[in-house]
Amino acid sequence: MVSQRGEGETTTTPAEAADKERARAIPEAAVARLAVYLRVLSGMAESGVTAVSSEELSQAAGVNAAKLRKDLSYIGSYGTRGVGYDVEVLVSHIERILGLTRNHSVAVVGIGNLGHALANYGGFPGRGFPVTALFDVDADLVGIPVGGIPVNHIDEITAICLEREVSIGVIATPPPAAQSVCDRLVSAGVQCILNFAPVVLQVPDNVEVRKVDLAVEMQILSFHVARRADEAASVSVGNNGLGVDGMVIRP
Amino acid sequence: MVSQRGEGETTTTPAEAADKERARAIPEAAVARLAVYLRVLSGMAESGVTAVSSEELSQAAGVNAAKLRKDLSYIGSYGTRGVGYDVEVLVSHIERILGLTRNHSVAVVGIGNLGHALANYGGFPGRGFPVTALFDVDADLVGIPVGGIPVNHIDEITAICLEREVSIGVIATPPPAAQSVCDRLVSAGVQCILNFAPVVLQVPDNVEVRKVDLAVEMQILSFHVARRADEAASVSVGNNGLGVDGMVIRP
DNA sequence: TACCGCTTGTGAACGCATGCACAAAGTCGG
DNA sequence: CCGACTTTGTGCATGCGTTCACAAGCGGTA
Repeated sequence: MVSQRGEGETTTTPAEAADKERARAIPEAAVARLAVYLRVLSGMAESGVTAVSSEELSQAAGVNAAKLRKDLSYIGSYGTRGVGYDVEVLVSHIERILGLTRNHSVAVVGIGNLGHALANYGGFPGRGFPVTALFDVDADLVGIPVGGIPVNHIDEITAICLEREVSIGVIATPPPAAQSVCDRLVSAGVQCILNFAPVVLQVPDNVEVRKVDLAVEMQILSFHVARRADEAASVSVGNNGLGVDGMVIRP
Repeated sequence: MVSQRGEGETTTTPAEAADKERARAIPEAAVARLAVYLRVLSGMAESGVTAVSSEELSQAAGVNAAKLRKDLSYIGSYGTRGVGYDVEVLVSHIERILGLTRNHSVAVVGIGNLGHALANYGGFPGRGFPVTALFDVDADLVGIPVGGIPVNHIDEITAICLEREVSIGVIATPPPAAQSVCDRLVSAGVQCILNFAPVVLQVPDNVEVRKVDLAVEMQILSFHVARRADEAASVSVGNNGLGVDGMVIRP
């Protein structure tokens, strides 16, 4: 593996510099899995487990062992052949790669049912994501503390986000408000947005959006239900097609 | 395109039979996007739009036009060259492919903050997902209606799910309870599960699980924040590396 | 009717991700 | 000290998904 840039690596430790070089090359899919490994590993650490093999860890994380090793190889070689991985070491390296050594302050916009749930989502498991601001349009909510943090009016987004250095904005508003809220967050310098509103947000290139869409998840499941019912139907009814349409098949 | 099975296609309409054949071949990723297209199209239909081109629709859905056309081609050729797509036609075909013509009754387990939010998530946009049962371990909650549906005790899962023909189970419990709840749902014949608990669920092959993991989403965002900060650092500080570690760069 | 311009549908090329299989590298027992 | 055993790290092949580019097809127009 050849490092293509020789600059900017003198005052940081070699390990950190190497991490940063690698971070660029980690596939999107692998990043998501690393987060899962991290959680599993944290659980193991709490249970007093100090070492783990790729086989054990992969099973606990629900993935293929080879894939796990490849994922870990993206962040460096921190295992010991013939033995496995040191849990603590792995945890700290994954945390560093995922940027969890910084503190990412989070703002939640839209304090409805979901917003409440998010605000109370106790410090986000695996810590590092303090919710530091809540916003809503409803003047009646302003000032009321939710999960220990007082709600601010939505017009204060820019000022407060800048002041509290919010790096992640969570949108939990009704769909019609989402784009406007998003625009305000962006103009407040927020570069990462987690969107729960069922809307496709338009953002500048330098802003990262991830969306969690309950309706879409349900519909994907629905698709699989349908596909299964169809398969069951073609198998169980042979060549007459009875019961194929609109009827739930329970074998 | 050659149909490989000649059986079971006589009593359903040709269009439906063709749909079912195709359903097997639709890539997972495309299914997720079809759900998005469906929402956008539904919105257009309500606004009185009757026709749409791949270019317009793709922009509204936030994807590449070519990808959109390919996705639509998986469900058949329902566009008109030189004109575009009929909104109504597209809506009904996507609904059929996604299995939204059946009614999927949903059970939510774990009526905490998130469970409340889900139970109140009014009929799930794009309808077709009636929440018909709520469960919790807490005896104090039993009988209290949430979102119009009374909460049942968790021990009743099997009986009630079978009775109400629940096809999708939503797990919104604390992590330690998730696997046990999952097992109960499975034994009640539920084949599709949407899991909000940060736990890797073990299920038999015939059960489909999708997970929504807030911590993972946040950590993926965190990764991107970190990567960006690093890039900004290497660009802005040249070859001395100052400000690279732990410091947030705001250009 | 014949032509023109527009948009779809798709074959083909590319790139990313997954899984396999094995060499490299370490530990442990004798 | 050596050999056997275990487990990592990774080159390579395979498959899936995305993107490009263009022929095919349709409506409108003269």
